[in-house]
Amino acid sequence: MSRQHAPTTAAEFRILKALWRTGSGPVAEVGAKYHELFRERPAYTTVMTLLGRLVAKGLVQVDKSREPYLYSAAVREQSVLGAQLRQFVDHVFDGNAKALVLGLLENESLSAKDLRRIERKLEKGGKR
Amino acid sequence: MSRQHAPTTAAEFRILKALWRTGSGPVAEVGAKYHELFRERPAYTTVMTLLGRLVAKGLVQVDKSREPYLYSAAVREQSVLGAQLRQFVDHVFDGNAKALVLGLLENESLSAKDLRRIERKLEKGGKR
DNA sequence: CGTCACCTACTACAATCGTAGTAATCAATG
DNA sequence: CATTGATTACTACGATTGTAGTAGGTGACG
Repeated sequence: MSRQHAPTTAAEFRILKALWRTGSGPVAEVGAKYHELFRERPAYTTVMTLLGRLVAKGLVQVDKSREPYLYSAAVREQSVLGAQLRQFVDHVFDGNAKALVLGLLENESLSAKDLRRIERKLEKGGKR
Repeated sequence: MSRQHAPTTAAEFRILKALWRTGSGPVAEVGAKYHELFRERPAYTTVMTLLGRLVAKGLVQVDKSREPYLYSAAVREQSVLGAQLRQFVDHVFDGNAKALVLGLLENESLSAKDLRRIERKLEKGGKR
């Protein structure tokens, strides 16, 4: 199933997000999307550096057949989010996902209504 | 409500966990609990350094009235977990807690049965 | 009382991170 | 063609992180 991803730092992760939203594009475009998403303008070269590090980790692909190079994500968002999630549950909640959900409710990040909506969705699409 | 906590690094967070489990104790005891929890023996001085950094951030208290000093958490576990959770939801799932829960289900970190159990709990204690 | 064990304070140090500058190249433009 | 603007490659650099060593004090023990 989902590959083992190298861990990403916070800054790298934001770049990845911009890239997922972009689909595929040159540095400048990723930078623009980054700005749109995070209301912040990292220098062109900063975006390059981060993209480079992500390429080194295998999370981003670059097409050098023509200039400017085209960057695109090499991993699906689903997959990376899943990995981060798993990590988080393990390290912060000792693997106890129920406690995590309770935490969300307490936080009011999640409402009882949301829970019910999820349940309903499960019933319908209930495979596996 | 819950205070704004300084962010903790991974290593600091593990120490905090050991401290929560310990309740209160000298460096050696925290180290022992750490070993019990994480199957790893950081050097005595490493534990000290981390405790020191946590004290600097206000997350840990130290009673210096007698030796050896007694360390104890200055923040409740609930509170820190809540903060970490909020951060995570925001930065990784763009604040969309429902998506996070779906992710847990996909991961099989959480089962439909778990969800139902949570629902039931909510109904009973169902305030606010 | 000299020595040992334990404890704390201070210092170290390589790796990683976040952020970016500079040099070199290439292509278009006046 | 010389200049300028875009683009990539290489380098930098202070801050933070993870991990730990060393020095110095203090009490217990032989």
